[in-house]
Amino acid sequence: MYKISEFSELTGLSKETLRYYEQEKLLEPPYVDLSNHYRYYDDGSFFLAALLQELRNFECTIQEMKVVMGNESFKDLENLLELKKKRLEEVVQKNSKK
Amino acid sequence: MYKISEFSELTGLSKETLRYYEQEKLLEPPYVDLSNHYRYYDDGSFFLAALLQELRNFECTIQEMKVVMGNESFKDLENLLELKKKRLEEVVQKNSKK
DNA sequence: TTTGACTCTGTGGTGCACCCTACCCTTTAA
DNA sequence: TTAAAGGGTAGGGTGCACCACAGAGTCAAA
Repeated sequence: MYKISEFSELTGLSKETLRYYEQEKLLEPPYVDLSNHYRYYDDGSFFLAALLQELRNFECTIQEMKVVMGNESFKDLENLLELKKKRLEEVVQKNSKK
Repeated sequence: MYKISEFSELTGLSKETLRYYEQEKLLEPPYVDLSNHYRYYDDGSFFLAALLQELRNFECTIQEMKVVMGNESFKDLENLLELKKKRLEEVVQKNSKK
């Protein structure tokens, strides 16, 4: 289990971003100490954080990512990526013609 | 010469956006009536507006576009587009590998 | 036990690229 | 001539994706 600072360094996401993602229910720490409210992240969180960063690189919005994170099986993940990819390729294509 | 509303319909850029672009010195109306401050656009403006929309589609920022619009010869245009294209292609590539 | 590093929760601020509103003046068609 | 439509400015608001800071509590090593 990692405390927020360690997890922040591990993932490259700032502490503020991590708290923001929790608030947005995008990435919730699997354990929160009830006495002091400290957030604790684990390796599963790390996997999810990496995925989120991928998606952000892919110009996905928080809302879109929420959909993906919302279902355990990541059913929507492939769809979303496919969609984004097409959208980007369109833009590239469109410019290549000139 | 087109007044702002007509030019807005012509280009698809809202009046607010047109005023904003003027303020940002991105797209300045070639003629402004000094008595009433009405903005007047012409066909040259239309060409520039179309270019700006292309660039926006290409995820260019206002700042980047200002550089392009800043030099008459559009020397930087090709560079910028090339850069943006590469950037987008990278993203597409990166995802295709998965 | 102390001290310094860390955490928490508000709350407010930032930058981008606009949009909206109020209020006033000007143009234009009837 | 008059009334609607359309122009102007100034200033505030929006949504996104964070960042920063204050003030208070907590942890951990010496």
